[in-house]
Amino acid sequence: MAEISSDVIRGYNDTIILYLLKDAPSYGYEIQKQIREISEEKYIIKETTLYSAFTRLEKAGFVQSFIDDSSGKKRTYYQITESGAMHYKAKCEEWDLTKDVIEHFIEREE
Amino acid sequence: MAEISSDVIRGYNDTIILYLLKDAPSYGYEIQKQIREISEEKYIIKETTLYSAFTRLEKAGFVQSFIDDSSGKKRTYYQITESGAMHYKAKCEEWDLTKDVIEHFIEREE
DNA sequence: AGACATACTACGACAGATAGAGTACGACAG
DNA sequence: CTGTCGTACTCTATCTGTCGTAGTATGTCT
Repeated sequence: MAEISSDVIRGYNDTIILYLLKDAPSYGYEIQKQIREISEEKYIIKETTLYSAFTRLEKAGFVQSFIDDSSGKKRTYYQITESGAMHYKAKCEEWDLTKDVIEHFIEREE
Repeated sequence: MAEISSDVIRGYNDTIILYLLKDAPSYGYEIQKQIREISEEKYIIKETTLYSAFTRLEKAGFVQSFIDDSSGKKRTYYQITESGAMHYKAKCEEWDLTKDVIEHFIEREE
């Protein structure tokens, strides 16, 4: 990966979700809460964005879903796959590259 | 600006262009070259992306265009406006916020 | 019983990015 | 004086992630 495309800085929701599934399966509502908490309320992901990301990630084979209602509430859990984990790592490296590039064009107050 | 939307990490081409117009007017081909050089070949902006960005920026009042052919070649130059400069500053601040949020979800090898 | 939180789904629209093709002109080599 | 290369764009159509709006259904708490 020697260069980034302009579009790469768009799809980091997928990366965020994969990060949150890294250690254990989870589901929509929970993920949404975690994003809000971890970002200290700075980022609140829209429901539609989140669920459409799940669909995309599953189609791509990066997560697998299963239904569990042992908690009383019926939920669709998502579990990261091997290829999802690899994709996450690749996106992290891409992020570092992207960030470095953009930083060249950003100025800050002294 | 207390929180970012998911979409904010998408439109940084506009910011990059405004940065390059900050000190002097310039035109498409030149801007493209500068982006490639400054990013050390890591980012090569597509022509269509660039020119559609110019259109958008002009519509928004962030740049003004004028034609100059005193060099022999006819070129459309773009000049940043006051409001363009303000927009650039705002995007820089937004970037810092966005970057900080995303960094929470990125892991690196030790 | 009603309000509120949880846990989604469906549909349509938007905007930035991109592919692909085409136009036009100047410079320069053979 | 001809063809190629670099410069400097324009036009059109398509893709994709995000987002607005709405609706459904169940569990919990008062």
